[in-house]
Amino acid sequence: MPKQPKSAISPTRQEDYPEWYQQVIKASDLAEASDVRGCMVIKPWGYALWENIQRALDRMFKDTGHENAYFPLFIPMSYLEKAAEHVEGFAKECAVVTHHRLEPGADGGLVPAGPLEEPLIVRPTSETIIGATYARWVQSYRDLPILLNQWANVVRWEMRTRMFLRTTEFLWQEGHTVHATQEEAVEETLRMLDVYADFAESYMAMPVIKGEKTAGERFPGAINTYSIEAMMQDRKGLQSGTSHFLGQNFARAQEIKFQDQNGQEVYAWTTSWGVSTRLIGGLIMTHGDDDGLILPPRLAPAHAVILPIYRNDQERGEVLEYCNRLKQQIEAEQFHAEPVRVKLDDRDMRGGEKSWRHIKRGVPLRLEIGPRDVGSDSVFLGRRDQPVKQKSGVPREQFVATVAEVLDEIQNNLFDRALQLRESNTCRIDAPAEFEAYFTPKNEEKPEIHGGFALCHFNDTPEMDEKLKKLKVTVRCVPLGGQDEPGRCIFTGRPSHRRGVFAKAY
RNA sequence: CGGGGCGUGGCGCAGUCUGGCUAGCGCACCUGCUUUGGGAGCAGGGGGUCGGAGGUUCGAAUCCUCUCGCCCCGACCA
Repeated sequence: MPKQPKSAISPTRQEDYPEWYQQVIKASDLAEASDVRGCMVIKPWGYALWENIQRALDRMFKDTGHENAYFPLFIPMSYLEKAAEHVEGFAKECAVVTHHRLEPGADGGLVPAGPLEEPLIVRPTSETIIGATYARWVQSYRDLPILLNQWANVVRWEMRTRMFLRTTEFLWQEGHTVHATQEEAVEETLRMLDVYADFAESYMAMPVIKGEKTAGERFPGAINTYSIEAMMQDRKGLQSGTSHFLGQNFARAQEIKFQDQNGQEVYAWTTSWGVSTRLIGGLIMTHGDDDGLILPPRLAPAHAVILPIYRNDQERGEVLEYCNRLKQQIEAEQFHAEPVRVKLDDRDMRGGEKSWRHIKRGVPLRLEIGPRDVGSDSVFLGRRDQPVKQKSGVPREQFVATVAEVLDEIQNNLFDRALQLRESNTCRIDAPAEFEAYFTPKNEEKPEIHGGFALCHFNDTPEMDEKLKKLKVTVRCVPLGGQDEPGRCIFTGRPSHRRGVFAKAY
């Protein structure tokens, strides 16, 4: 008898959600903590997932007219100073490079030497360095628009870190565009927000709300910040991508100007937008269950894993031959215009343990192949979106012919499940007392999973901020596309014409 | 930066209060045998000098001083 608990991950989501999250990352081989404060090692399985995210997004960026480029990791401090004059609320949590050499120290260690004349900042984001470059590139309206993206790492010296959700160093992409007119820049901002939402829903199977940030949540220096917001299984919100309309603020700070068709010198309009490895955190918390990770097929590094079962060398030969043939047949099938990705795991270890490993890693399909299946020319199929024990035999030919459909079915199931969670935990609230009750856990000591998304009328005032801070609730966004609706601010009673999404958030 | 906690084989821990037998245990790892449609059993084995420095002592993982690092709560979060 196995001595294992009923679920592969302990504690369960219900028992301790944050700890469950950590355990899933460990059990699924996505990443691990490193010796460097706040920095993680992304393991091959996690990185393959990131590569799939990159690939899909990159294609979407190219399809919307963008090109990739690469800008320096280091930013002269003066660039940030210049921006700080124009932009309030610039963060200071940065890694600062002050020396360029190491020398032997007195106690056998090394000491920094060769101080830099001007300190360099490890980029926390690249508006300033890219803007400085754009200032040189942009002379005429004929130089516009500039539509660039870069895949890069950035560093933000955050006080508290959580794997994937907030690490000191993280991987992301940042798009930076320059336009001749406000209309074009606004259009670009919203276009990329749409790209993010489409990616989140189509690839990640993670439903999101597109919306505009309130002033307090806005990117410093931006005129408008838009985001996509998702609900995790603990009913907290996760900002999963942002798109900023920067107006002419950065252009003014960095002298990005050009002569328009009338010969007038005018400032350009800029945007920036980004998503990061945080998406992986969102993926884990949207789909994962008490047995570990569940990967949406469109992003899974492996769609299926073949697990051969045999007792002796003769069986081994027969089973492996069948498995290899099966693998080739599956790989010949297409899933969303790409070959189906299948792995054959014939490592010499016990079947149960091996099978569980792939369950924890979230592989959508498990194909267990033993002599019996070889004999009946079938596969024994387990789906990650279904209970572990719910497995069944399927004729081989039928399986191969329908593998793409099954993957799509899983993809859609995951999305529907997530959407249902969000919908059943979203409500309109118009009474202050109800609002407070909604966001107050019954057990203050060890808060249970509670709350959700509350749609409320509001005025963006200090009174609200104070109230929200006490409850640890934030305005996630004001959803786009909704209709105006007269009402009264739940905090002040003043007239309001739109509802915002309120939630606890990561 | 405030409050709390912790650093002992790869991981998780016991031992520390009340210094003293070769520093233990579980998991993982290696070997062998038996098992094999499900996270195996038995036997054997490798690996640590107890975060670091200094001190007290016949003797320190255990006591004292200093120091480094990490975790949790708060502040912070481009």
